[in-house]
Amino acid sequence: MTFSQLLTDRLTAALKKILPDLPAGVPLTAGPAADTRYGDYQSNAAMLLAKKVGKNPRQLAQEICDVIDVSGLSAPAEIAGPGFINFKLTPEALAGRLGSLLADARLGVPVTPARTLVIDFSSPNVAKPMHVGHIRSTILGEALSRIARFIGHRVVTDNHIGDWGTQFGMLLVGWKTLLDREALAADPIGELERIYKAFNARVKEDPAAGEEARAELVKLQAGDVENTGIWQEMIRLSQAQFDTIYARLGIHFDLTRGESYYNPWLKEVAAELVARGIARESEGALCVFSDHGGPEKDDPFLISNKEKGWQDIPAIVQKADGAANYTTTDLATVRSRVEEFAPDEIVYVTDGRQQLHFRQFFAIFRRWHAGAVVKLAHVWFGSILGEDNKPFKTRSGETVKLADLLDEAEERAFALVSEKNAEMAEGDRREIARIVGLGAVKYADLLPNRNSDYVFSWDRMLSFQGNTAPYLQYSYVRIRSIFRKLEGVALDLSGPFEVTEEAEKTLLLKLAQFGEALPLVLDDYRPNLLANYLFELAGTFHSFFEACPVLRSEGTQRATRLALCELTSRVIRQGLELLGIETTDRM
RNA sequence: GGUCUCGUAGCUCAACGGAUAGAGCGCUGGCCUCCGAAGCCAGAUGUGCAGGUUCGAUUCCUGCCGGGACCA
Repeated sequence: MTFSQLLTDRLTAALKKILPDLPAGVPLTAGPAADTRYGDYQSNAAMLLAKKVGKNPRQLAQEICDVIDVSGLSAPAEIAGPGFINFKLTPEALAGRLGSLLADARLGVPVTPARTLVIDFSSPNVAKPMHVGHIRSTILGEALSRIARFIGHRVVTDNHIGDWGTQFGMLLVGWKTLLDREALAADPIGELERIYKAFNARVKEDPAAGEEARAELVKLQAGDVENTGIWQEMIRLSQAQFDTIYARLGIHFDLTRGESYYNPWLKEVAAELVARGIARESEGALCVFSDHGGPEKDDPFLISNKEKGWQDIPAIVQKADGAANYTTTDLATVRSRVEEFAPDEIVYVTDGRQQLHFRQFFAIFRRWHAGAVVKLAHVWFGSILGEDNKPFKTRSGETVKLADLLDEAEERAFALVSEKNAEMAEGDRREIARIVGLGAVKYADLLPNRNSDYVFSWDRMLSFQGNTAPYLQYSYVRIRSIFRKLEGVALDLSGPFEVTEEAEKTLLLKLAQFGEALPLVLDDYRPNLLANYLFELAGTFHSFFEACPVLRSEGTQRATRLALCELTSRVIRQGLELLGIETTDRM
């Protein structure tokens, strides 16, 4: 149990004594103090309750302080300011916590009731290179998946790749008429991209070529053996590319089900929507319109026009030519997932431009399966910008390929690592550069609030100063270095411990709060909260480390400090791992 | 035109409705005969504007101004 949970329990007991019938719906808790001048933990319960029970907040706080039992945890509770109740943990409670955290593989993170989550992220397209636009979804989705699993949830990660659609008509003609086999063997994705672009250019000049592409597409859709074979080959080549990138980034998917997986159900889904009166024919297409079930301004199927008032923006579920689209596929997908996994929640990690699509798609699903309890969450994120505040591109204006970006991260990290460790063997420097370079890219991506656009800066993310992956990795290295000096010495981390110095206490409090900080991440799908926690922990550790000699101390003090170091290194390593970032013992 | 979103220090960004709004970069000064100075310590500026709800608002609500995205 975290200190928050322990103190909240004591608080609840005290409140029951004073107020036999507690008002419902008010979160009465104790949590880490926002401002540690007044105490280690605090509660604002008295201020939240005062008006409801007709008492003065400070007076109510005093009554709580008078009856609350904080034995074994805190010094007597005190009131301050407008009615805060402040708790100062006892040295014994803190020292005891140090021991229990060291014995806990979960590092103090409580197990929450398990839920089943399907997390849908990354979703690259077949026959195209993965580029910088895929990085946030991939890294954010992986971090959320790891954190959800660590907290105790069942997680199914699914890569909904773009393996179907009109582009395959052009790719098929390109494959049959423009393909360079040697180039394909050397760089499959580059060659697929080349034939696509070349054919696309031809279509612009010669409309007949477009017809040719449509004909090949129809054959593919009808199950033509040759075209299906080519299509499967393009998927296989693309998957090899994806696998390489994912292996490099440490990304794991339980499933890779492309859009094509859901093809058999698309007609049926559209027909069912019509039969249920949710979709109807409009200009040849099947569309879903507003059901006017709520306020117009919250309705994803309506838009206001100055002259004409509220206008429809229908969602199309079957185009006039009979083809399905993203919305249809998404509906078939969610139904399939609900039937197969019975998830409590499905999480879609995509960029913010798709918000309208997801609002419409979720609304259609609610009307289609009114009784479904599954929670649908669109976890969206902002754009990555260049130094000019415009979408991040190469100098020549091209989209930045993900593989190139990762190469550059490692190269830049290699130069920096070599600068600091001229004597180290090159192989070791390469391995450290890999860990530092990839860590820097991931951390820079996870650190900003996901709703924000952020400016991509090599210099900032690879800086060893400030809130960066290398800074956190360095903190870890520094701790491991202490334990290297103790090699061969039996390490006893069983205690007893004694927390006397202010810097020791501050560090221990921070460590104890890992279990409080981590669950907050999932409340709103914000790994940046974990990143910030780790940065604060590392800073607290460095301050402790400057103030408190470890190896030169003795007895219980030495044991306590070694235990603090060990626990800090475990939390940093675990925290970074949850963000998908590796650590190294030297750098 | 509508919806979403962002607007916080010179710059890049934080801040579950809480107390004196935090970091990093940059700038100034200090700390290696002492566990890795890739570190630590000290120092200055800030919530776009106008209202509202609240004991308390960067946070919630309304309107306006400005940037971006999506839709029309």
